[in-house]
Amino acid sequence: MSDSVLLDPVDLEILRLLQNDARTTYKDLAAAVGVAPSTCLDRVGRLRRTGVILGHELRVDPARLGRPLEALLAVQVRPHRRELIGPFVERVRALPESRALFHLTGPDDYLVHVAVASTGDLQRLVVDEFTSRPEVARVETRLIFQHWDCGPLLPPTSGI
Amino acid sequence: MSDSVLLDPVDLEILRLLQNDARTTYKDLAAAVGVAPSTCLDRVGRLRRTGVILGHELRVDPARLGRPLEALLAVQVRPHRRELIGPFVERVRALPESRALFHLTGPDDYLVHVAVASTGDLQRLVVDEFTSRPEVARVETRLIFQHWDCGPLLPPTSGI
DNA sequence: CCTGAAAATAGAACGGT
DNA sequence: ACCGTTCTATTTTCAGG
Repeated sequence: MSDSVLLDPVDLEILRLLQNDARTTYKDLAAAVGVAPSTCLDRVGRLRRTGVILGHELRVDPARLGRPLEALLAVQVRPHRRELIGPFVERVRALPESRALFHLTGPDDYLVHVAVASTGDLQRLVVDEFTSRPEVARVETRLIFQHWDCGPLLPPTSGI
Repeated sequence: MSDSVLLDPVDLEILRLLQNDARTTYKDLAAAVGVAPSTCLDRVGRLRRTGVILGHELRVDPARLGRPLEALLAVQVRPHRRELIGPFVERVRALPESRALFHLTGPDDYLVHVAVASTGDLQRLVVDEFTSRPEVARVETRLIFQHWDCGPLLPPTSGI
């Protein structure tokens, strides 16, 4: 179900270009890759159908939206049973401050990436939405000085 | 320079819709928001120029690309001086396994989000690219069971 | 901010290798 | 099975008001 998909060099180059700018037109893709635009359409369609491409996302600047402070919250939930963590995950995902949520191995069960307006808002968020909840055993707050996206993600063997 | 931008309800609704699906057409946006398509074009153009919209990103499935295992590496760098961490950041960003990189407060200086083919690859990555480096004092590896994106990011006061 | 026209593109159908 | 050509509906984009 989640098997790896076989990709030829044309697919890889298309994926590389689209990860740099997801709005690249099929015409431009075709010119860069060296095939016909309709072939690019077919290729991208297949990458979508096989689940390699999941969708198109808008990147926004949290600071320009009035959320200049970002943090990672390391959360330990108490009994860590399925009937408790399901609602916990959905509640955290629904918070307007949440950007991403990870379920991890290690001493901290969850890591929550949040964007807030100020340290006061961060304190309110941590206290009201996390530490005051019965299923939350511990929260550790780490401010984000800076974060970077990395280059396009490609198959492991493509660089050989 | 990174000041918050004033946004009216039309801007907010456009941002909300585009964060749900960045490929929504101006025509569909216009119908949903209640203005003309050309007005949507103007609005999105302004959101781009003012830096609220940073770009369009392609979401890919690392597992389908042959990288079914993801992890977060908590890295402590030794002297933490500017002439050491600059090259460190650029080297980590250039790794084909890297997805994102955070510079944090707290005991761990950096958090690296990576996607690899197997536990063997993860071990090779941690040993060869991190622990064997002179500037890296300590690496803690946490596997990612699951991760979620959260809802659209909007200004803090829009919900009042 | 809208109307309306022009240009570019997405997407489908078809045919060739 | 894959690729290219062609064609059309849709969308983007740019006037002008």
